[in-house]
Amino acid sequence: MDCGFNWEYNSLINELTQGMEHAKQLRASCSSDKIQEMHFHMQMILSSFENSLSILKWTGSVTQTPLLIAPPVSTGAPESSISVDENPKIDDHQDFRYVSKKRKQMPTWSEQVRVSAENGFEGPTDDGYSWRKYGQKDILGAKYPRSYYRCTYRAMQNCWATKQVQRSDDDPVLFEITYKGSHTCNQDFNSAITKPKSPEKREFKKQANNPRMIQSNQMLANLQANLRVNTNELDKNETTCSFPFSPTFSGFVDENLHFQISQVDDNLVGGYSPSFVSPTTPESNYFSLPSCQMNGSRRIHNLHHSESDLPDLFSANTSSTSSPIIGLEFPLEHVKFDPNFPFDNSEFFR
DNA sequence: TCTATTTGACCGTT
DNA sequence: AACGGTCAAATAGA
Repeated sequence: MDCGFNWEYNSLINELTQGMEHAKQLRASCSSDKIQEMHFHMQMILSSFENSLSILKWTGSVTQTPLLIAPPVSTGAPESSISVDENPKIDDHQDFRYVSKKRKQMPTWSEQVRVSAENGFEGPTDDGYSWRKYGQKDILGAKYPRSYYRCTYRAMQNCWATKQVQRSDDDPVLFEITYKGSHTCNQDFNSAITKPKSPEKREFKKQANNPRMIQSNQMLANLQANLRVNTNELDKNETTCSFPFSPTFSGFVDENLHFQISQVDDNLVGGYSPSFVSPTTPESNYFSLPSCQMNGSRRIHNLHHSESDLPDLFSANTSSTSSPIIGLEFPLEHVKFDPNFPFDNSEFFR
């Protein structure tokens, strides 16, 4: 499992590294008239500091163990499957691997995904990861059954990420996806073994270096500078939420905008961050999503706008390695974090 | 033949 | 006991 002090430590390092990178770029921008670019880098620096401080606060609040002392590496397996002594000795508690019989909470967060008509309303099938369905259950009071998925590479890479997909009763094109556990697998590694990079992805690389795309990024930066996320509700929950990152996303959301996830790129920028929308590379329109962390690496999605009022801005559209265009519309204002995320690690890390 | 999905049974939690 | 989550054998599809 990537959860643990190693994970926090890596996240912190990556946040600070990103902040430093943006500071450097800001310094470079100061010598020019790139006001928008300067503003963008300032935003990113502030975000990195906020996230870093949140990590430190959170880590310090849940444990008295010094941050830089890493625990024994956990397997990531859900510990509820492990039975232990009914009355563990004190030493067992001091061991990070101690497991109580109570079911442990995995880091959990959920998204609501609206499926576009062009998908035939078949449901959200691809979020950039490879999932295997292992169950379906009729849920009391729910009109539609709940589907259970786990990472395809559970056995191969001991990745214990799972997700549940529940269709909304009221809105059949709306799916609530609950993710449990973060991916510890390297799916790019697997896809590199099993299948060659798709032509669409290669094409995307070319487009990313296209001056037209660079210009689009300027528009993106401008857009970001003028949009904000309403975090009022998140702030209210802060007393009970041990979420390690600042709820003030570094990204932007316009409640009227819907984006489509269409791409997961091979380029992984170091550092997980749930910062919702975070352009990470100047030469392409990449974003990170909170549901897509990968073992210390940032999972990058390319989003493109589903409407036509922002032409060209998100047009670098390709397929993922496993499917053509995913075609899921994410009403971003509906994305939420479970207040239990990332969970009480004083329990989980035992 | 291999891989993914389906589905009834089983198990843990409440 | 009811419910939700997972397992694993059977089945389907490539």
